[in-house]
Amino acid sequence: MLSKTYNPHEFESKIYKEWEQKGYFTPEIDSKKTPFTIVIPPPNITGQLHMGHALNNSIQDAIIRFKRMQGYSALYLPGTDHASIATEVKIVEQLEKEGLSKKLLGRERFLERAWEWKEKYGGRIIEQLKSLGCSCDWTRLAFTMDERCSRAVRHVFVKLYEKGLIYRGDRIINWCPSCKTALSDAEVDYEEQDSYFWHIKYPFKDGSGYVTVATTRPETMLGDTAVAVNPKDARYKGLVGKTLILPLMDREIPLIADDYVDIEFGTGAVKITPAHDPNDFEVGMRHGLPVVRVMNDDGSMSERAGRYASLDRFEARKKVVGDLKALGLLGKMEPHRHNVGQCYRCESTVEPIVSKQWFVKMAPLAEPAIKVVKEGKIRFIPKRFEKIYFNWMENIKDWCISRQLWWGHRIPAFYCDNCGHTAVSMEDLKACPECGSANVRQDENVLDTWFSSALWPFSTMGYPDRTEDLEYFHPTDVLVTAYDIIFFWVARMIFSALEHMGEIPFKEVLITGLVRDALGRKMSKSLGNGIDPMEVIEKYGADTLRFSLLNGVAPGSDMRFSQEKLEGCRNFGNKLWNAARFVLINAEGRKLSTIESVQLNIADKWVLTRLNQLIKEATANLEKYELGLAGSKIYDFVWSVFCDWYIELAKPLLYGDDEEKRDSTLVVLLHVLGSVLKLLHPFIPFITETIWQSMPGASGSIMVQKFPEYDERFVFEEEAEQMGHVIEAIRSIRNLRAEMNVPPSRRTGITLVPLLDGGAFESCLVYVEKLAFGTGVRIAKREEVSGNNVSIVLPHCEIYIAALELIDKEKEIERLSKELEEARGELERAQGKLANQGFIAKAPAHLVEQERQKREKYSKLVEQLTQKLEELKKM
RNA sequence: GGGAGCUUAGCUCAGCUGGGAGAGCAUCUGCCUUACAAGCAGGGGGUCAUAGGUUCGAUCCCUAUAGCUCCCACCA
Repeated sequence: MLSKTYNPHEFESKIYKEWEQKGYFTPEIDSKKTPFTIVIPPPNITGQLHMGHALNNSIQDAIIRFKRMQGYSALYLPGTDHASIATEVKIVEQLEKEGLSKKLLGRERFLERAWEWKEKYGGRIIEQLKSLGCSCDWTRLAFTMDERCSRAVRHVFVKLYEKGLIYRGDRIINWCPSCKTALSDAEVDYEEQDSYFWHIKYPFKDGSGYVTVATTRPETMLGDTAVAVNPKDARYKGLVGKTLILPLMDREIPLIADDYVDIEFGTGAVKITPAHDPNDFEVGMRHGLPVVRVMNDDGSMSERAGRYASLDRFEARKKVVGDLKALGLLGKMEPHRHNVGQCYRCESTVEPIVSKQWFVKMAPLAEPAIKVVKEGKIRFIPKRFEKIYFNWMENIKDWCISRQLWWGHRIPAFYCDNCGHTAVSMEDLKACPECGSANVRQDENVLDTWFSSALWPFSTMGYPDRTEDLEYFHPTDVLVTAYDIIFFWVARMIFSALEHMGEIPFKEVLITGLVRDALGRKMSKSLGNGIDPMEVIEKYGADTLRFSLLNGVAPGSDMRFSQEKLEGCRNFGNKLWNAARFVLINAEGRKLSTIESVQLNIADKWVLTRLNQLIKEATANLEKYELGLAGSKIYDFVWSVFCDWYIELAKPLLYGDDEEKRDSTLVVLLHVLGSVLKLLHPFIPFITETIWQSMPGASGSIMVQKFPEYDERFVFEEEAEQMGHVIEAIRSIRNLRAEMNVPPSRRTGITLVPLLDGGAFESCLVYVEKLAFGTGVRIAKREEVSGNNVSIVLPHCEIYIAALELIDKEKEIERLSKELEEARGELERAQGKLANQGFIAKAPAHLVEQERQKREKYSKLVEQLTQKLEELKKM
């Protein structure tokens, strides 16, 4: 039997272990079943579970549990990501604390440390996913750097290289001087910063004056190899081709003309620094300018920067500006707000720097990736994210994939120091395939961590081998991820799967929003406003956390997370727990028949009808991944329909002495409870499992039960409607009593005068008595009602409540007049609509019919109320 | 510069293809009614941002405007 209060800690971890031991998470490869696959977005091994993970994984788990119960062979494939740069940064920090460094340690020992780290911390997030309840198949647990994934990575690299889609070359890349590695464009965040536009005068060699340029990065002038103006710019007519002296460096540089320069902007003259600006690099290529790199990898100035060498870049900036000023070559300093690129890992300002790196040629890969989304083979939910995807894919530049790091997949390129040959190979090379020299060395760099993530859906299933898993579970069904990694990951998985697998990696992409704090701010370490999901689990349990993230939340939009929300969800768990306890206490020790064989009363038929409506709607929502809608519908049913009404309706029968009625009521209670548990299981797996196992006759885990299906045998439209009328009557009596301040302890005589078929009311007297605090509730004809009564007029029933004291006649008249007025309003509304020819002609027939019925109903009501008022006034 | 989203009750947000605006929290009133005070019953509270348009009918579709948020680009 369930304990008296809902305490998730009593059962959550125990239940999880049971599931795992029984092997429920591992799907069968069964040709008779339809597979359904979700691959987890692999969390970083450095990471701890944060709210974003909690949200994503709750959604994935809810979907996979739903599908599993529906009979799919459902695979939720878990794994972790080595997170090359993020992990390396952490290990370097750790080393620093010990007075060590990468250099001191060397590559091999550093990698040992990294693997140690992985062993130590990589499992932490797995445990956290387990406490969240994720039903991942841990027998298939993958890691981006395990043997299987690494082989896929190497295979893909070799394949793309051989196809000419991977190349190595000198390009401007984003350089992080703190992480000391190249970054891809996607790895740079831009932040607006206040700075200046420094105007600098570049004198002509012949002493005939100056050209003034403007820059936001004055220190890069040390690497200038030209100044450019627009060929159409009249101001510089005749000057193009002349020689300038680069201040501070005293180098001669040409004044050139290039269309790239905007006449309108700044002074119309641009300093050209091919080594440190992507646009300048292009200009330099066009004009054959030398490339002078004046900055080192660590952000200090290089030897090419002359006397500024070895100064930090920001120091150098100050000094350059100061020196120019001293020389009288500094013009105005305009305050200027502009975007500065930052490393997405360490937030240092990145530098565009020319560097030899490996790239993936994107154009040929992007094209089919655009096509599959355009053709609807992959659908984004919500759809608007497709635009973001297209925008990125259509403007994509080549992807810089080499990183000057050690932790990651080392690039399988081998250079021969003897003949200069470059070989890319599946096997490590000991000799040059060209000249046979043993003087070969492997490229020092590793691959962008996203290069391996891009292969995740199929590398985890054994690609390049044609494994059983791949055949059965790929393509996966739905990918669930936040919108901020569409570029990093989703896009890259799409083109990778198309290229290597020849098929899409998933059919749908469900985009989630971000979890924000109660004030709507992004949760971040620096703000310290993050809510730790593990703390929430400790305090409220995993079910509460899950439900707070799933219930009522719309896909793609951010949500605010608050304590209040948690409490509300915890209360729901408590409500469910207690409702179950009520049912189970009453059912204890009884032999019960089945739902098919009992005599159903009107209340039973009502609740079963409502249940089936719910099943239909919630299932439809879940099929469309509208978890938020499904959740709140079920919530509503459990609380308002099942608890507030059906359980209350059941009480008089449970406590009565008709055995048969008691049993049938219990059967229905158990049936509805069981159905509701199954409907809720994808959302709140632990509590539903715990209750399920306490149910009489429950066999096995709720995980392996069939998800409820709409069952026509238990839909009774007519009775449900009639019961609705009874409920309406009870409500209005309670309402009236409350208005008149009659406490529940004061029971009153109630006479019902049904206006149409009274059958339903007759069988419901016991409900009215119990729920409307009546005594001697009876059915009568209107003529038979006498005495001092307050009356309620409803479309289907008149109700007379014996007054306990003298009625205030004036007040009563006022109340009825108000009701009459309302009824008249409704009547007019319906009449108005029906008088509208356009409505009659064009509105769907059932709506017209609906208005007709309304007109009928309210004209009757008006009649009755008028009559009632007249009677009252005569008294 | 380009694009997207949001604006609905005091607060946080739902609202499926147009057919009478919903929830939770908060608030007010009355209740310890033998599952639950983490509760029960009842109430109040909204010109669905503004202005036009389409339609028999608009919170929903179209156009414009305002405010807020985000993404992309990166004119030195």
